[in-house]
Amino acid sequence: MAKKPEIPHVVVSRLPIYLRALEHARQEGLTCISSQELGERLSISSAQIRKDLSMFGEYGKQGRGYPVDALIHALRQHLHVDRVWDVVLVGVGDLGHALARYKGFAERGFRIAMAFDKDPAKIGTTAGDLTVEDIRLLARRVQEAGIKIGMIATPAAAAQEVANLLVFAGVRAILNYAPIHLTVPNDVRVEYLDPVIPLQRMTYYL
Amino acid sequence: MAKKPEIPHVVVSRLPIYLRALEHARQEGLTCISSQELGERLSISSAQIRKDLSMFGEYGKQGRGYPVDALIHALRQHLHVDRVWDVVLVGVGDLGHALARYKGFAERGFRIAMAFDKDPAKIGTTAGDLTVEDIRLLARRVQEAGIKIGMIATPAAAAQEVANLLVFAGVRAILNYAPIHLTVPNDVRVEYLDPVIPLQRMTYYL
DNA sequence: GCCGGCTTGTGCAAATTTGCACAAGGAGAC
DNA sequence: GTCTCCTTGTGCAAATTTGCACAAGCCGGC
Ligand SMILES: NC(=O)c1ccc[n+]([C@@H]2O[C@H](COP(=O)([O-])OP(=O)(O)OC[C@H]3O[C@@H](n4cnc5c(N)ncnc54)[C@H](O)[C@@H]3O)[C@@H](O)[C@H]2O)c1
Ligand SMILES: NC(=O)c1ccc[n+]([C@@H]2O[C@H](COP(=O)([O-])OP(=O)(O)OC[C@H]3O[C@@H](n4cnc5c(N)ncnc54)[C@H](O)[C@@H]3O)[C@@H](O)[C@H]2O)c1
Repeated sequence: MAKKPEIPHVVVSRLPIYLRALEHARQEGLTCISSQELGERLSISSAQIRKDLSMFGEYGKQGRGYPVDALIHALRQHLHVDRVWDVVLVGVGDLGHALARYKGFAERGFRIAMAFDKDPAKIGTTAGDLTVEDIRLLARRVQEAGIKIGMIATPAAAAQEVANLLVFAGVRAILNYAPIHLTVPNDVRVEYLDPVIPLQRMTYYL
Repeated sequence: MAKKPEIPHVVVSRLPIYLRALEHARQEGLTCISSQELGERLSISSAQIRKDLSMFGEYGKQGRGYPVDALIHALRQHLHVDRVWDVVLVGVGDLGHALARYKGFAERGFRIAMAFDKDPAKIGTTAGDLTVEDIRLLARRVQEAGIKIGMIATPAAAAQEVANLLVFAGVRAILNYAPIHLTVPNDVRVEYLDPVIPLQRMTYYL
């Protein structure tokens, strides 16, 4: 039931990275991988990986390592990506277009099911294999479809308003590309993808 | 001289977020802001903010808070974004195009100065106000221009190869959009922007 | 069947990170 | 000038996170 107290968020935040690396390893034909091998590929200590994985069960075989297929399957289950999540995209400008056409979501558990924009010139046009819809229809459409995940690719000035709308429509997780912090209820999660933030983190060391 | 031992990376990693929030506050006309006010805007404790900022000097005025302009200026200096950094973009597909046209870099210290691709059909075309160049010219051009920051927007299969090339050309910081971990020398920094990672972090809680 | 070589899972200690709580001090009212 | 209000900067304690080191155990070889 209560998951957060059991598994610290730092651990959860590393799981998708393990999963991605394991899927690469599988593509290379590996059937079994040790925590050391995985650690070297990810620049993470092997102890860290073992401890993280052990919080979910004992998947490893002593002497061999972790069976790749089984571990991928288990991680997908724990991350709840052993299914496909519908996602609603808001803002179909340059970035929104690229996202709508991006093939990388489908393989990894996500499908952009709807796209909305405010601009009448955009509404009705196509992006990827979607037709851009009027933002005013968002609440009803998202509610009816039961969509729980939203992606914001509007200008920063509109992002909070869009976030409010998404929350109202029942969205519980938001991926925000706009360079602004969002204020949302406690039971809604937000992740940020402003490319300038990591750039500035790196220039500190240059 | 030695900065890493002095300022922990967790602290550095929050500075760009403070900076972004302060710039928003300035746009709203604020000239002074308390750690509490800033903390509420960012969902960070005020003590955290005070402690972080105090590592760089005493910018606050007791009873008032922090002068917005001066703090912005100071943070920019510490992050080394009190200047404009040239960036090299590799891979001008859907995402690369959006990045090349993105106006949000210039205001915050970055300028995409060159763009390269491998595809002959792309070379010579324009993206934003850049002309796409042949990847084979990258090493020389980047070296001559002294560019230290690279952005990778190629498919994952090409990313490591591109990273090697960038490092060879003198790049010391890489922003990687491809969904794959890169192996680079110790003195080169990499940050990752795979949108599926934060999505999977959120579905854990859904 | 037994041995040697690896690798897991984990108790414990070290290191890092966060948060509390308060003395010190600036600003404005009067 | 003095009093009150508010906020900073920080010592210290709590909580979290990482890493070490090793007993336990699986596997393949002989
Ligand atoms: N372009 C990039 O490469 C890039 C990279 C990182 C982050 N971003 C951020 O992503 C966001 C979008 O960037 P972009 O370059 O695509 O901008 P854009 O101007 O090309 O597109 C923004 C879109 O949002 C729509 N929009 C505006 N207000 C809206 C509202 N209230 N409801 C619904 N739709 C609305 C606009 O009609 C437009 O189609 C910005 O916040 C930007 O800072 C962009
Ligand atoms: N499109 C998106 O919204 C999006 C979002 C997040 C991440 N990504 C990631 O960003 C990367 C690019 O995505 P995209 O949708 O733009 O793909 P794309 O296929 O449209 O573009 C990739 C570009 O890279 C070029 N390229 C290939 N190999 C190269 C090499 N060795 N050197 C130089 N250029 C090379 C190709 O010619 C092409 O122009 C992918 O790794 C993708 O997973 C894309």
